[in-house]
Amino acid sequence: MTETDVELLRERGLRVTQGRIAVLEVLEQLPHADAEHVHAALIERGHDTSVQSVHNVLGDLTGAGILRRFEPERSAARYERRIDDNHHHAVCSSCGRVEDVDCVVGEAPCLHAQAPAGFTIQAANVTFVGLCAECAAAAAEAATATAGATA
Amino acid sequence: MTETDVELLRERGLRVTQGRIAVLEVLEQLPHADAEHVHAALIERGHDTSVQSVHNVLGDLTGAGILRRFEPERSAARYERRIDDNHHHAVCSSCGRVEDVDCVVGEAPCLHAQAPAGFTIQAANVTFVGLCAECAAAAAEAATATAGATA
DNA sequence: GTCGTTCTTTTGAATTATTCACGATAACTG
DNA sequence: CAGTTATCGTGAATAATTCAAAAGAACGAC
Repeated sequence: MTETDVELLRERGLRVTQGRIAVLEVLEQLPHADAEHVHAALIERGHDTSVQSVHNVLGDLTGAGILRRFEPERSAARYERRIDDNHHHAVCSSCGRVEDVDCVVGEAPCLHAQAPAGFTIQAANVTFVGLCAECAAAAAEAATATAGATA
Repeated sequence: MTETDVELLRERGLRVTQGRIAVLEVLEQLPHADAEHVHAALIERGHDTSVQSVHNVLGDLTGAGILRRFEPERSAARYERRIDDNHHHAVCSSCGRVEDVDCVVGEAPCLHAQAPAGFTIQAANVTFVGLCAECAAAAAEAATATAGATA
């Protein structure tokens, strides 16, 4: 995996540094981590670095097209490695968990929308908001518990 | 218009205050304003208030379902009055302008996506990123100018 | 109309995520 | 191996937003 990452960086004209490799490895395991989580994961693995440096690396990799950055509402920016396919995200409104949603439509989802006159669409960001399985179950349980208490 | 706004507030159980009415009027004219712009517009109209209070009002109105809040990437949160229909947004990556995009699909756009197991979708946020007509024209002009210079 | 309760606003500070600046360090080139 | 330059680390700075407590305004009751 690391060898591939090295090539990936070289391809984009970026220097291969320990920090960048480490960030890429972390994002392999934490697919939707924000800067703080990446930083924490790096510390855990013995990489002594700062949050600012993590932002720096994430910014560089995003700029180079290696990472994709997206910002769920009311939460910090998150980063992920899947950039080639255009998949979407489902954000749990209760616990904040982010899951991937593969686009049902071919490769350019919803790009045939009725854009304003002259507007050139380059990309579409689709985010679904809802309840993940666990939170939905918890909510249902809470509802029945309340109903039972008031009955 | 103001009478309607008054009723709107009452319906949602919110007290009718000058500030809230004023914010609603501003958003009638500036459909995708952020807190700072709303504040500036209020000052211009002689309403003496603070940015924090504007945030407060916007938060209350959003919580009451009168306003819709959305956050284009890398920009402050914006607010709009259109909440009943589920339209989308086109954000110009060059100038940051936001325009409305009416959904081509019926009422629930892309809601039939392949959600993760157990995930209950409540809403879909679709944002198109691209170049607005003006910025596209400017970019094209710059390109030809450069080509001419180097030729 | 007046009174009192409760919701809103105000003011100021605090928080969070991110960016900037610059000296120190490490990676690539020849 | 030495030189050049991208990158990292440290610290401060910025921007948007939230929080907390006291002052003020809106609504309902009388």
